Amino acid sequence: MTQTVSSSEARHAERYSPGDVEAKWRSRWREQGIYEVDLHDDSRPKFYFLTMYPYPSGDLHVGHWYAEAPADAAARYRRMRGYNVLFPMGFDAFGLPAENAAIRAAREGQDVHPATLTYERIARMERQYDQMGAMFDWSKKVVTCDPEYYRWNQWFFLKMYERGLAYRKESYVNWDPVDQTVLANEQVIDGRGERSGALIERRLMPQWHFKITDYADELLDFTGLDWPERIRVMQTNWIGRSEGAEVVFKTEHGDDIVVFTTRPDTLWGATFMVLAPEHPLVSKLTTPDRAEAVRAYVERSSHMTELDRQAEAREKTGEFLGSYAINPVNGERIPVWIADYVLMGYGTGAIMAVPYGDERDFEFATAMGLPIRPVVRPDGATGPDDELPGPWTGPGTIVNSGPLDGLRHNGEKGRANPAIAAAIDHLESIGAGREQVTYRLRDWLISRQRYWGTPIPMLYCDECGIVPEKEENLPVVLPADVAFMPTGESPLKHHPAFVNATCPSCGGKARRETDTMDTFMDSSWYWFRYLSPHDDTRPFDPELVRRWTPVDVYTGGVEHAILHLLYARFFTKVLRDLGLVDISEPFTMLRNQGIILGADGEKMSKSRGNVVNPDDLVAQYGADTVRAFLMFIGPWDQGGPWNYQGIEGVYRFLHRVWALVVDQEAPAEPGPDADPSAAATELRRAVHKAIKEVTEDLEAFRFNTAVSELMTLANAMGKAKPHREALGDAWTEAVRSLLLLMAPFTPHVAEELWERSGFEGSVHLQTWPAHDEAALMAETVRMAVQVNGKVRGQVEVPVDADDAAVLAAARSEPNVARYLA
RNA sequence: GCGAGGAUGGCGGAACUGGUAGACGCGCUGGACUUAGGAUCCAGUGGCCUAGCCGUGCGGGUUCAAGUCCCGCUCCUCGCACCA
Repeated sequence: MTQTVSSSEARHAERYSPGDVEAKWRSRWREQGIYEVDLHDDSRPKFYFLTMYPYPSGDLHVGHWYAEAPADAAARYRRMRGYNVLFPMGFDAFGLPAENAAIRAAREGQDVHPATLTYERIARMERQYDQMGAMFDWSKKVVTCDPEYYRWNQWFFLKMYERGLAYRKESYVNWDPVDQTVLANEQVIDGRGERSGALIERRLMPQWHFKITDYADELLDFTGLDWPERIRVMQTNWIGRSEGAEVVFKTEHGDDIVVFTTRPDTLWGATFMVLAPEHPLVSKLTTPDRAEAVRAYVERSSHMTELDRQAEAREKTGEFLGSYAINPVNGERIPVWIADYVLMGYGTGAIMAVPYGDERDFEFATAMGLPIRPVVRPDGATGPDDELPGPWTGPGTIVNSGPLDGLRHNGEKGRANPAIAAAIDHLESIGAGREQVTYRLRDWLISRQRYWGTPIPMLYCDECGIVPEKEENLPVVLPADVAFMPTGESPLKHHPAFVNATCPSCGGKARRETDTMDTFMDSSWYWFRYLSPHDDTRPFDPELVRRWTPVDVYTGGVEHAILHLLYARFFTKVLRDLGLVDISEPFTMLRNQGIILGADGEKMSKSRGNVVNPDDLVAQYGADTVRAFLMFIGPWDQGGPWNYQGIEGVYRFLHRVWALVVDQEAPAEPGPDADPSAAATELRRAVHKAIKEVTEDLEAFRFNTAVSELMTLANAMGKAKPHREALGDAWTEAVRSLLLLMAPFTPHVAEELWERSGFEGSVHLQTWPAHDEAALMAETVRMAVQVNGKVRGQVEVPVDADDAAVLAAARSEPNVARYLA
């Protein structure tokens, strides 16, 4: 790494010195409170610019800068456009890392409390954020581990419980053996815990859930939202809506097996049934001679992790239960099997197997020697109906299917498909099924067996059962004095004073729920709280919510595509149905930044030693350079590897601008052929082109090209500078425009140069410049030049040039001249 | 396997509705100023058998004109993945 230029700065007192400039303006802005937003000011239109609040990990890393500096530039731009901009910041302060740190410390005999640790880290990060020069309005700060915040989590929980949207249910859940807690489906990636990376186990436990599935259809609707396509696709896939039918198969034991299928038209090809190993009917339907084999299979699959199951994908295993079910459409007696390729968590946990029409069923039938019956004739297929090869999942004509024979399966889903529509009608007429829609989405499991989260405000009373805490008793405060040991149970469970409580209903003895809420609960409504962060009578001020929400622009990482962004949408709809807000979607526009990688192209991590520390960079180059460089490095949504050398270019650019504006030395003598009026026109053109381009780039979140436009303008001004005396107002106008355009990107140096140039007020409170189309367009026009019918070059001529002038210009173009000769 | 996005100089990347590549920056080369320069400034910088030709992953096509449109491939990245 190079060292600072302090030695040369000493000689040239007027050189750009970011350290001095930035410290000076940060303290002045703070004194003036220029970033404090008056939420009641309705003299200007509002603009709510939100960027995802961070987890207080302790130190700001370059990824935070990459996420937030461009967002700050975009927010500053909106403010200069005349909006009253709210750009708040807070901390997602509950969560496992702090608790795990406390546990580690406890093992070493030290006493570190997650709260102490978290508040220390928040203070440190706030100081680091200050360095960035962002226009965050810290007076609206939200810290989710404050009881004044999480009491409202509890309050919402009670409201949702009243409405049946929060419920307790025993089911198979994802158990993370490292973090010692259950996780939501959304937090399990490839069979591993999203945070810990541990292989997830399945456990049957009673847990609290939110009924997000009630909103599945509404969550599929993105109408009116300006969100990236890929996020919408990811959410749509996650919700996984399937249209089809529910079909009831009677068994010889009197129990019905209910299945879901998207292909009821292939019902006549169902030659066996398969239940998930966990299916409740398995033991009832197992005959004594099959009991041992079935028990062994169930046992084996219960020990398998999700990953094991995936590793064995395609290799079909299973056992025959010994009993049979009746196919309702043809009365056929078909065997019932269990196999782990059928998942308890989807549909009804049971399927009708149509080996001809489904690749998985086909593999299973082949492996087990079960019959395969063709039911769809592909277009152009030859040979008798009974000898069609299969599997065939595409369009064709229905065969071997009684009343459906001859109908068309056109490849469409649901009733849009004539064969499926007919099959559903037939099922309904014989009373064996009905149309049905199934979702992949499961209810949101919110219980966590951990300490550092919001206590779930429920109690268990021997007399009354499950009882909600009374509203007036909120918040249920997290006790400070607990032992931090990973026991697989919440540490709260071992805190008698917390557990033992009185029943809010009968006044008798009751036990408090000791699980805490998923921290995604905290982030599901925090943007409402920024509007009235300290209101202790209600979660938010409805008047301000009406005025300020939805959020106009939300920025953050793609990693939250499903988790946070889906929950936030769900929660907003719940709040709407509770009558607390009147919007259905929280974030009108969403933009994602990419991930900034280490110089080696790998994800930054301490173990790889490729972590870039923003504090060091700021010390060396100043915050303005770091900000502008992160924006310049490439398309924001793309991220990319860190390049140490590139930052020098941005640093030089700021030095050049400084010299351009501050340097009072007599400009170099203009050359003898200098034409001041042409220079002024040229400069004016450069200024207005820059205004136009930077404006468009900021609207479109193209920060990289915006910064390059600033450089281009500075270069043009460098060329014009020798004529400065002659340029007069044009020069002053250029300086003024350049500083206005730079203000969102490099706020400190823009402010300093604004002051040094003698312009009034703060550059950040000025109106964004508008470009003059005439200055851009009227001067010249590009024309293609054809010679003998072939285009041979391009010339740039004044728009009012006559034919002779155009011809002369064409002749002077070297390439064209060659062809004319 | 399915879905989405991408492939442009030594590098990061520009290029609006097809308009005659490589903006901007890094790096590199030369020069100026210097005791020195890894500081600063100026100039140059796609390639080549340099009257000119060839160049945007590969192969075709449409067009006066293709990085941009069409057809067929290869590779990369990111999602999803036994979802019935």
